[in-house]
Amino acid sequence: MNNLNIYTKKLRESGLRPTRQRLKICEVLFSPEKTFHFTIKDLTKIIEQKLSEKISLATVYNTVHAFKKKGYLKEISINSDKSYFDTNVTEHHHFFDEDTNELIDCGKNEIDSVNIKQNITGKKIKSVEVLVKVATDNQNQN
Amino acid sequence: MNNLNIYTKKLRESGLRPTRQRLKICEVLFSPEKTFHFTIKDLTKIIEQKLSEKISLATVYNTVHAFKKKGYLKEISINSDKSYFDTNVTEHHHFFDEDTNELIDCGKNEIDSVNIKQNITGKKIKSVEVLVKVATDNQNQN
DNA sequence: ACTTATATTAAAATAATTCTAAACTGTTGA
DNA sequence: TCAACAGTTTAGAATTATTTTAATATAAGT
Ligand SMILES: [Mn+2]
Ligand SMILES: [Mn+2]
Ligand SMILES: [Zn+2]
Ligand SMILES: [Zn+2]
Repeated sequence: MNNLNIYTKKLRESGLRPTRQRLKICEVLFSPEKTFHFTIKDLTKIIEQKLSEKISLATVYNTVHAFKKKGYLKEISINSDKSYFDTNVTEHHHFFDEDTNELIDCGKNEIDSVNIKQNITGKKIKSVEVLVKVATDNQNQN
Repeated sequence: MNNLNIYTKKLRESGLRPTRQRLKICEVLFSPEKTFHFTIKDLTKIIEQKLSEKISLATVYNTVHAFKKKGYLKEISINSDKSYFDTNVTEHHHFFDEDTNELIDCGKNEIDSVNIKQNITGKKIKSVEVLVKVATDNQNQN
C-alpha cells in the first residue's frame, strides 16, 4: 500500500474526507522519516516549494487544526507570538535555542521523569513537559 | 522609606527614569504581597480600575518590556496567542488550567529538580521550567 | 446523476503587538 | 534657575498571526 492510500485510510478513519489538499499536507507532514517542528508559515513555504499545488492559507490553518484535534499533531508552547507544531505527538521535552528560535527535541531518556507532588483539586494532569532554554554563553547585556 | 521612594530608587538604579507612569505601574505590580500572573490586557484593566491615571497602551507595553529586560518581570510560555507575565522572577514551574486558562505557580518543592543529561554544543542552559497542563477529567471529545 | 454535508477559498475581520512621529518631561550642568 | 537634551509618553497607524465569512467546489451516499 502506498502512502496516499495509507493517508486516505487514516483520514477516512478519523471522519475527515481525504481531499487533495489534506493528502498533500499529509505527504509533507508524515512521510519524512524524522518528526519535525514547524510553524504555519514554514508549512506554507514547504507546500509552495515541494508541491505544484497551491493550498490556501485558510486551508492550511484548517487542516493543521483538524490534524491537531485528531491527535496527529501537537501544538508547542514557546515564548513567542506564533504557534509551533510538532509531528512528534508523544509526550516529550524540548530545548529552545534563544539565539536561533530553534526548537529541538529532548530524548525522553535525557530527562528523568518529572514527579509532581502537588495536585489541583478536581483537575487531572494532561501533560508534563519541560522546556529548557539555551543560548550562547555571552549573556547579552542590553 | 515609602513605596514610591523605593520604586524611584529601583528605577534610577536600573537607568530608567522614574516617570509618573512607571511608578504607578510599579505600585500595581510590586506592592501586592503575593506575586501574580497577568496579561497586558489584565494590567491595563487593573490600571483603569485602581488608578485615576490613564496610561496609554503603548506605554504599558513599553514599561512591561523595560521591566522584563531589567529582570523585574518574566514572560511565561503558554500555548496561547497572548503573552503572560509573572511578577515572580525566580525560576519556577507552572500548572496551566486548560479549562479556565489560569496559570498557577507550582512550589519549587512540589517538583524534584529536573536533571538534564543532554547538552547542546556551544550553548548554555538559561532556564529549565516545567509546564503541567491540567483539565477536568471528562475529556472533551470534540 | 442528485443531494447534501463537508471542505476550500479569497477576502475581510479580529486581536495582539510594534512602530511612528510628534509632544512632553526628567535630569543635568552652565 | 533654566535651557538643552535625551529619554518617555502618546494616539494612531502599521504589522502580523489567526479566525471568520460567505460563496464556490467537492466527496460520498442514494
Ligand atoms: Mn514578546
Ligand atoms: Mn491557537
Ligand atoms: Zn518536539
Ligand atoms: Zn509563576
